[in-house]
Amino acid sequence: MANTQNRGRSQVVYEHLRGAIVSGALRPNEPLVEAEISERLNVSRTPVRESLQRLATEELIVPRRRGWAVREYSPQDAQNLAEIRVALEGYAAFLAAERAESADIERLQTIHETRLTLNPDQEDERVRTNLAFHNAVIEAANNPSLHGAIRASTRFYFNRPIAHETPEVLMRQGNKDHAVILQAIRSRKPKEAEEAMRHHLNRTYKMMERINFGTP
Amino acid sequence: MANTQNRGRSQVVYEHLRGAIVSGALRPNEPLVEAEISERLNVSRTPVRESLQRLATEELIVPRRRGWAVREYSPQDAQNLAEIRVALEGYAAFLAAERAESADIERLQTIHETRLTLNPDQEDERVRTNLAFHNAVIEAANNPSLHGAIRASTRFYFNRPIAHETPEVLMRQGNKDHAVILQAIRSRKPKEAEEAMRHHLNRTYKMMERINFGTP
DNA sequence: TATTTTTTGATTGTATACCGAATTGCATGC
DNA sequence: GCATGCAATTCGGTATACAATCAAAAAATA
Repeated sequence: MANTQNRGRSQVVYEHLRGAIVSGALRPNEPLVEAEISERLNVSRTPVRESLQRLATEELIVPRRRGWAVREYSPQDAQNLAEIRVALEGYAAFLAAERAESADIERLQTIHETRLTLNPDQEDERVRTNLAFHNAVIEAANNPSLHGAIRASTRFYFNRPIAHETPEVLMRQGNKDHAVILQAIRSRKPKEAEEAMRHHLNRTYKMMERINFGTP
Repeated sequence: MANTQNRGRSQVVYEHLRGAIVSGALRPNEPLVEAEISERLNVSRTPVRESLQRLATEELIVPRRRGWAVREYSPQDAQNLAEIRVALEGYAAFLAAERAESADIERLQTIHETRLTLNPDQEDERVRTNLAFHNAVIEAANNPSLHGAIRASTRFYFNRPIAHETPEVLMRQGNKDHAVILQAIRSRKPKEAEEAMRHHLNRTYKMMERINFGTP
């Protein structure tokens, strides 16, 4: 993780707040009052302010006339961030096809095969292995900064699939996409790998609802 | 700009330090001592610490056993960041070809034509209009988050061209590249625009030295 | 003289005090 | 009943004070 390089209470406060925001526990536009937070977490205002600076740099919170508030993501904002992710993770697939070592490809293969054995109702496992597949692609690109950049564009977690798509459809489509990506990486075709990853992300994006939205 | 959302002295200190680091005035591995900075800039340690938090979030400084130091970029780091920029700015060109409004295209045209009239020895003007062209492409992509993401991947300024490339060569090549990009955007060919931008950035990257390097 | 221990100074991390700006509530007048 | 102005209060920005920690110098011992 990129931002685990702080010390002391400042770090604890930062992680607490980030988790609360990204998970949606702190609702958008919720004002963040320093005194409240410091009292609730039993620290002084100093480490609270320091973590607010970090969150502001990540644009998870925005300045108000007075103090800070949890940033509200409009559907437009969400799409903008999704486009960044398409750009970065697509290029990761490109690079992976150029550079992946055999160990990387084996790992991708293993993860992919594991996914093929899952039942559609094993929700958690599906999410976990999906994340694992995407991370493995990024790893194979062998560019640590990409990790950080992609993480920075992750400002809320995607949630349940939109109701009218069944888990079966989602799973089948996802596995198909992954297979194409993996095959392109294995056969060293960067442009194809990138194209496949972009299609996959765009499709997934359209099928998901997300949390941490403000007033719709 | 993404990080202009702070107030007071904290903001001044942040901008001062960021400029010093990115321009190379503060050398890599230079330790940042809070008391020194606060004295030099005539503020207390509080705003200094807050800006250090921001810089740490941007990974411009890294934690030491005690305090912070300016991050040193290995040639590998530099390449990693350059790849991120290729991914993001390439995709910006892609989106620009899809979405640019006529005003955007006119602006690009104007900037481009201005560049064509420059002499090779008008160094400053060339840098300025080059930046303007790239920014105009990003603007035309109409995705404000892209701006921030690209800025975040800018951790040092590129410097003089490598000695054996003459300004004439640089300028001619650059203008050629820009022309291709502009043409692709104008004729609504996203893939071509992206491809052209990638080529341009990769070529430029190879021809430049950069500052803010540590021990070579 | 080399190596370990002690001490001292420097520097960070945290808490608190203070000030000023902004907001809110209330009172007054129309 | 509504608007306006003033007072009180809340809150953020900054400075400072204090405690904890680390590093380097000095001293002590083998």
